[in-house]
Amino acid sequence: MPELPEVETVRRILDRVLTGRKLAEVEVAPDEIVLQGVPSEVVAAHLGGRTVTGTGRKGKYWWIELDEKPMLFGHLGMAGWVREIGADTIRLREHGQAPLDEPSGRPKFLKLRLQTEEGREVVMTDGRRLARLWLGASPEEDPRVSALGPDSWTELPEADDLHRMLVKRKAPLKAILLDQKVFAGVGNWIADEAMYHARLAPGRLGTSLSLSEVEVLREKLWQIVDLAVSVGANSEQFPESWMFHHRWGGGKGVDLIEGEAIRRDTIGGRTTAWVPTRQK
DNA sequence: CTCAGTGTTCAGTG
DNA sequence: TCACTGAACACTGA
Repeated sequence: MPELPEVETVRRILDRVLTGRKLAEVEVAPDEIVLQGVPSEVVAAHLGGRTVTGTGRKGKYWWIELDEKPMLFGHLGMAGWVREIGADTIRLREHGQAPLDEPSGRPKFLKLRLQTEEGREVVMTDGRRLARLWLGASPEEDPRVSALGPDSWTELPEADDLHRMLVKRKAPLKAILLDQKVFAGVGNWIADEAMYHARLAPGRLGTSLSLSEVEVLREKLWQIVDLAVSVGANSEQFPESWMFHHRWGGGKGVDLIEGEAIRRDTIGGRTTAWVPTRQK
């Protein structure tokens, strides 16, 4: 699920539970794909007993700083998630009940489990193995994080700078919005949402965009991300007017938004939901 | 059984 | 070298 708002929500969970705390118990799944060949024991041994000194995020990447280098970096891929296992969950588990996905009460697809001295616990899961976990020195020195463009929530460039960047690109707007070197953190649904509210067709080439169009796009994009962050990426609280609620359609003739037909095309290699009568 | 999927990377092309 | 496209990755769930 993770795009920028979901990853920011994850970072806040990690920060709330872990920052200032010592990691008393650490479990790292022996998943050579998620860990990119690094032995899980190596990661677990480094994390165990460390104190978390802070958390960070850029685009869809997050990290946990420790009292001793290196720090832990993560990316949730398409299906990864992080959540706190609350005291209620632990109590249920102790009583032999299963509050989580599996009969054992243990989360399915668990990749990482961190428990503080106080007994608070967070888990990361990923059923598709497109998530990544790795140790690195710092965001600045990390090749993946340092390759990102400005974060689309905290560092979104001013409209004139953005316009200068976009008009150099001959690709469809959809593809540019998904380019993490330009809009770090934007993913498939946010890109479509922003274009829908900015009334721009996803196939518009970057070279064709006027300054005023970019101003509107920038404003809509930021508002969408900011609201999604503020509701904790809880999609049930996204406004009714958002494409989000319609983009995957009911399949039962429900592919209308405010009376207009939603079209689905593959643009920039991804399924793109848009409304030709409203987006030009 | 087939196919799409809220992401990234890499090979191939122009 | 740059910009861009499409497939691969690995697996679930509809």
